[in-house]
Amino acid sequence: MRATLKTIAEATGFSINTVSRVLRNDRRISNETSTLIKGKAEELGYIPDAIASSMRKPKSMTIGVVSADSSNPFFSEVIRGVSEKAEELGYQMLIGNTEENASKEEHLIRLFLSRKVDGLIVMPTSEKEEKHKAFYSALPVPYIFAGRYIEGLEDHSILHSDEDGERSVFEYLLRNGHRSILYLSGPENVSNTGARDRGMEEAFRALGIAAEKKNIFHLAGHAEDGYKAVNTALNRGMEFSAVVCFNDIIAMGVLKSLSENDLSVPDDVEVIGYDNLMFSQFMKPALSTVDVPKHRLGYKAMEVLNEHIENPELPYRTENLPVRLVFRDSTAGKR
Amino acid sequence: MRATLKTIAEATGFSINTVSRVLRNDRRISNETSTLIKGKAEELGYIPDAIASSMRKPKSMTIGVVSADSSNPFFSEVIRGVSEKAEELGYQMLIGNTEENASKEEHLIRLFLSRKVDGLIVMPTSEKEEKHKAFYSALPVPYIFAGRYIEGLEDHSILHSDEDGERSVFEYLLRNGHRSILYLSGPENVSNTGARDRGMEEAFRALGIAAEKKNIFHLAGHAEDGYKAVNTALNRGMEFSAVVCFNDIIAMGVLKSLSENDLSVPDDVEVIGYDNLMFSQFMKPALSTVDVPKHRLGYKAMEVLNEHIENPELPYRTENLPVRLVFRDSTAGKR
DNA sequence: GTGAAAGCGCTAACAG
DNA sequence: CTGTTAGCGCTTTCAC
Repeated sequence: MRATLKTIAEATGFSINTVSRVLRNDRRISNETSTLIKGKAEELGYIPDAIASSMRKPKSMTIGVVSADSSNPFFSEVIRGVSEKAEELGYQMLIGNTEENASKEEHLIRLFLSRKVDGLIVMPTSEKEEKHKAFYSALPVPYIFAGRYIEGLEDHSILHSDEDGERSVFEYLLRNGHRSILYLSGPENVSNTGARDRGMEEAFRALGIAAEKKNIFHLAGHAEDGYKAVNTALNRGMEFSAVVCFNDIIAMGVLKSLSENDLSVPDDVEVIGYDNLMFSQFMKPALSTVDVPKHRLGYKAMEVLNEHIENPELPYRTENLPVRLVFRDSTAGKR
Repeated sequence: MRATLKTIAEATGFSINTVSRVLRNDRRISNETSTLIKGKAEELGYIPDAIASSMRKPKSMTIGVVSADSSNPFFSEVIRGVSEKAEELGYQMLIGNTEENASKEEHLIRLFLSRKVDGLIVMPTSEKEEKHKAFYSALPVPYIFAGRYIEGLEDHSILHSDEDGERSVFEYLLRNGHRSILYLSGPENVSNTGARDRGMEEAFRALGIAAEKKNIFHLAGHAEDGYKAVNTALNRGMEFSAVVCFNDIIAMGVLKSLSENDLSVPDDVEVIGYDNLMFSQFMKPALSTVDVPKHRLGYKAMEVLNEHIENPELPYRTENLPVRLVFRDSTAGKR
């Protein structure tokens, strides 16, 4: 049998209440009883029951983290940030994965709610479904979207400036004379895709260049996808002097295909990724990409979530973390 | 106010108990009341309180997962496996990271116990500390070590055959005439390091080759480490025709240094990694490595943990998942 | 300083 | 088929 407050109370002759006070370091307890009780607790291997405790306390000190795709190091990094701040603040994390499936997302959140999480950090899918939005609006706890948004609930998001990022990528390419760009964009149901597509269009507009025929593919985001997309483009006889990728993982597949097709990077084709994963600097050629502050994103999300937990009246407010185009060896133009 | 069983009971005129039964789909409840109550529950937006429920039930349906280093995709993959099986079995996961710190490991586990987890899956550090072993022996819940072991508690481990893996690497290299091998081994306080070192020695013994002067470095496991180690080795004038790496991440750093030093892989130097991360196939040259069934490891760990949760009498038993040397472009010898 | 009593939301044991 | 009672381990309120 596991030791409880009662066990200790019986063993020391004090009341359950006094034991509880001592173990919570409540004031107005004599030093003597305190050491006595603490000694006994230690001796009996007492482990406080946080579950029982949270039945009476208003907070469970648990948050739910809903990740989209655990096989992508991008999300691992974000969660690391969340984890770090959560630890600082004393929260435990319940974690689940949706694999980009909106109904799994809702299901997970229901499970978390049932476990009485104090708040949620979510990387959501399906930015536009009305039903999905309604689901979130009805949530009884604070929630923050990390790195993505849901239409109509933009306030709840901590974002990285997707428009800026992709605009800077295209501005760079357009300024350097590229006019046929293969744009391997992301899945249609995540908000980053739309945001980056807008960034691209802004670049064309800002430079007064008409986007001729568009070479756009929407991919799921795996290396395979990038590999196949380039093969397809090549087979179809598409011409392009640059490939812009939705993420670094796609870019890896792209580099592979290009290399197999004897196209030299960056001489024949320039390639730019997105996310700046740790691995990207070790690609050959080292991948130029858009650096996203992944860790900071998670850290910030947890920080803001906590503020909303502490103060439910606090109005929500989008934040946009800055991104930065990182030039490495897969690009060669004038910066 | 959140709806509870009581709220629903009052709203429908039934007792709390009846409501509870309906919502748990208990038998012997008339269809009529059942639909009535379920309807009301839906209407009130009732969310069951799993916390309160687990105060009375013997199981909390929560497990604790203690990962070692969340920045390494190896562990993400393992956790993905755990997660998949956990979901199948209906468990929620509490996750924490130790960053290879043994006291953080114990601290995390205490927190998890205090949250009444039904069991633990741990990637432990400090294989040899008596105190650490004692800590685990005293644990009041079932626990499984994934991919590593602690001396004296080997039974609790689901492993991947580290000896076999490293032996096959060295046998390959020795058979192909390599006699000066730079061996970038792992951190001294994780069990895989020792196991793989033994595998290496077995290879020398099996082939009757005396390991001349040893070129062994023990690294923490980051890409930087591999990069610096090769630079150091080169600066010291060490000669080697092959580099064996503790993991693929180290190998990335190694490839980078080699390339910068105009050493051609595999012509001048063969390089072999360990883990077979998704990225490794996209390295240039594509990395030869030892494939470890990461996902299966996690999946299996959760499966076995559940067996022990269901039946606490069940004796623990080490399992060893097979590994396989994968040849790609960073090696060139006869297989 | 310390104790007694109530109750968080739920399930289980017993009753009818 | 349904209700009553007790209690999980803890914290809170109110006493003294």
